[in-house]
Amino acid sequence: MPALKTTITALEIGKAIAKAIHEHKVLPGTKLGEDELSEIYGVSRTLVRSALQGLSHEQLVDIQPNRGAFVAKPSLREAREIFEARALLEPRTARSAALRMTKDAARRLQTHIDDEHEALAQNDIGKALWLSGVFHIEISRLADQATIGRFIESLIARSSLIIALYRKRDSALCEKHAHHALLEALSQKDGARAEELMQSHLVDLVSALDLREKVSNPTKLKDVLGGLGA
Amino acid sequence: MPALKTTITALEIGKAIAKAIHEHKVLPGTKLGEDELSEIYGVSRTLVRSALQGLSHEQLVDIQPNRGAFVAKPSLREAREIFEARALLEPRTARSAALRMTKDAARRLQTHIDDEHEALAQNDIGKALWLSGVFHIEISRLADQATIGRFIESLIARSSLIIALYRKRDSALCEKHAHHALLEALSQKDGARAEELMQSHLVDLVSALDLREKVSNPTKLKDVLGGLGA
DNA sequence: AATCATAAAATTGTATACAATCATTGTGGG
DNA sequence: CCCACAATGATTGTATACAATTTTATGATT
Repeated sequence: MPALKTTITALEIGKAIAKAIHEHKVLPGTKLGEDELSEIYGVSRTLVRSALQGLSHEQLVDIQPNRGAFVAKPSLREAREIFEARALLEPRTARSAALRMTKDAARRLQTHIDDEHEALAQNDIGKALWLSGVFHIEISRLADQATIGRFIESLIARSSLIIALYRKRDSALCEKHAHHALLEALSQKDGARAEELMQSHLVDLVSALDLREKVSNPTKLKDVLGGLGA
Repeated sequence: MPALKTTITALEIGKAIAKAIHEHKVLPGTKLGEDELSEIYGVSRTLVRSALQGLSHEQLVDIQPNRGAFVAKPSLREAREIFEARALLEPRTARSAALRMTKDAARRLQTHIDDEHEALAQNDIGKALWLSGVFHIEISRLADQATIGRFIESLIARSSLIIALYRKRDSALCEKHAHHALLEALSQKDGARAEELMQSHLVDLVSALDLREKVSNPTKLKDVLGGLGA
């Protein structure tokens, strides 16, 4: 058997936390205490802090001085910006990906889609969400543009926060066939179509969100809660 | 008088190092020793490490396990990718900036250009390089898209590494009037023209670089150096 | 002289200890 | 009863100590 890995790196801790966030196992606003995490991963606070700082750089967690790290809560404005940025980057990237498509990549993406359906069938929303994000990331990887790929990766991670915060009730997460159609276009190396499909897919994603201005205002809490029974 | 600030944060250290990199005061490949830096900034290695990890995340420094941090040396491929990404993001951002332009912003950019010319006149290439980058960043800020703005900021920082590594000899850094023309278009809220100008400006920047494949290959060193006098 | 092995020094990686700050609870006065 | 304020506890911020690794120096051997 292969040697057991006994060490754990800050990067791995960060990935683990990022995945939990992506899967909505921890929700925006959740406090990520250092002692708590060092207990969980069996390391000192040093590594935990390093991991949290990394996540903070990706804006997945918000570090408030002397108060600690919290799962980030993107504002409405940030939410809009993030999907605007995705709309700018991803369609073009999908086009590039189509041109570089290989049989092997197609097979990989297909099993990925299967996993996604499987997760949905089992009602494992978190896993489905995660897989859906990874699907987009895989495509950006195919485009062979590491720099833009990293941007996209970071946008997708933050998108999961936005979905947690602003998803319309009863809205579908991801139409079952959207990714399938995308794969179809990619497999046929039809860049133009892949670009179109990605664009409309992103529009669909946004349309499942409620990004209107919030009505509630903390100062007016009394107005909302006032006048009970009496 | 205002209270003297006595503390120094990891972020400030990172900014200071980033500026030095941007100004070509430290060149790609330079070792950034932790003890050395903690001596310089009068803090423990803890903060220095935090700063270096932040810079590593921006890919300005390359942290090699158990070996330390070095100023990053972007490969040719990375160099091309970075300018492709800039070509994708910056023209569009300039267009947005034009639409949101204010008198105040125009004044700010003008003094910025003056500073740039001043630095060039004094042959302070490093400062000019820094100011030139900040000019681009200021424009992206005007576009009021923090997310894309951060991407651009990171691309510009890395661009300074690329210039250090791949600049053609005798090539001008930045045509004197390029930024001026850009400001002109912005001031007139001429988005289309700002977009065009930014695009061609970036093309000019790339044309001052030598991004062809390197001929030398370490394994064939003998072939190149073989057959001396004898 | 060049090369390899070994030992010493220097540097990074991680954990722990201490200091500073914030949150909470409890107490006294209004 | 409510608010201000102080003490306590918990948590984060920074520095230091120790362990692990790499680099450099040294010397023996071919």
